[in-house]
Amino acid sequence: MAEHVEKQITDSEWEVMRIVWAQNHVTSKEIIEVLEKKMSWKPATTKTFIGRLVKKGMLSTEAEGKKFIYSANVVEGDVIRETLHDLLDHICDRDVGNTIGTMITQATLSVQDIENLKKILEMKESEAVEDIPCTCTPGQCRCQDHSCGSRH
Amino acid sequence: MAEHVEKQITDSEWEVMRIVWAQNHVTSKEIIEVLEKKMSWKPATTKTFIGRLVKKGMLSTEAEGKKFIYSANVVEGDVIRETLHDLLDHICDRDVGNTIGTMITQATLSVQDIENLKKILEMKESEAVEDIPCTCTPGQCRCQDHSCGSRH
DNA sequence: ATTTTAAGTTTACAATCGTAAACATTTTGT
DNA sequence: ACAAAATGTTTACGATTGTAAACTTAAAAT
Repeated sequence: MAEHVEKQITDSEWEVMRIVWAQNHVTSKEIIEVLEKKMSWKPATTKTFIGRLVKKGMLSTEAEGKKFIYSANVVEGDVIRETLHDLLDHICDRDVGNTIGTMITQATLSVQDIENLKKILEMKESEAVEDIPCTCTPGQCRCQDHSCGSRH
Repeated sequence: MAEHVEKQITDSEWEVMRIVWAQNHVTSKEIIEVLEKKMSWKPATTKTFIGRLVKKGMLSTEAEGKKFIYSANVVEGDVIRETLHDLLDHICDRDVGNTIGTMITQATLSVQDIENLKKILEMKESEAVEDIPCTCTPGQCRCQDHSCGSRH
């Protein structure tokens, strides 16, 4: 579980994957229909993306009966995790907390969500560090030069 | 503040921007040096990215004295927000909470961070919804078909 | 003043991406 | 059995990205 997803997927490919993730087993027909409506893509365009995803190994095809059926080789959560990881690669470790804060501020959350997140934070408390070391390359972060404390 | 950043930046461009953000006023020389070390980029490569960023309007140049000095036209936070927004565009509104949970779980957080986040969550409580509506395009999310409750 | 050197601009080129038509092969309707 | 429709594969083409050399000025060193 939580396999490492090597391949990135593009925005357009993500549109296709969402359909496969939502349905588990889909025909190209279904994919084409949804995206024709949502994205105004010509059937040919969607076919291209499906083909590329198969080539990338993100989708498998099986000739179930006579038609081709597509299913996902990666789970949505892994792609999301990978994408988040890529973003965090671009910011200082010390700023991750703030970034999560931004995210929470902007999100619409349910009472349940908030409760869950609080619980997760509480669990996090046990492994909380006093001071997160900045591992940025010198020159790419202002943590290094002058003492910036934990305040950027 | 918090202007809308139209232009996306690529991974490589981000490397350049980090340096400008960290320093505010930099010469190409400094940028080139940092990235030669970190990315093993030839000076020419870095020059290309600087040029593209100027063209995109992300960097401004001013001939301070005699040399060119680069400074950023966008703040880091806006680019981060925009990137996060793009990611959230790809997932169901009802899953945002879970995604934030994933992020918290994987992050290294300081005691301070956790305290801050808790505070933000508390503030969020006032505007917390009982049930977040799924606004996904039909076929791209499993919320629609069968009643999935809030559990995906 | 003349040669180096540094800095910015142009050009290059393969890979990927968005967008789609054309083609080939099945499958299905009549 | 044959025409029509659907489905998958090839080809196309401009834009963006990663990577970098070449060229052109301007500045610095001798």
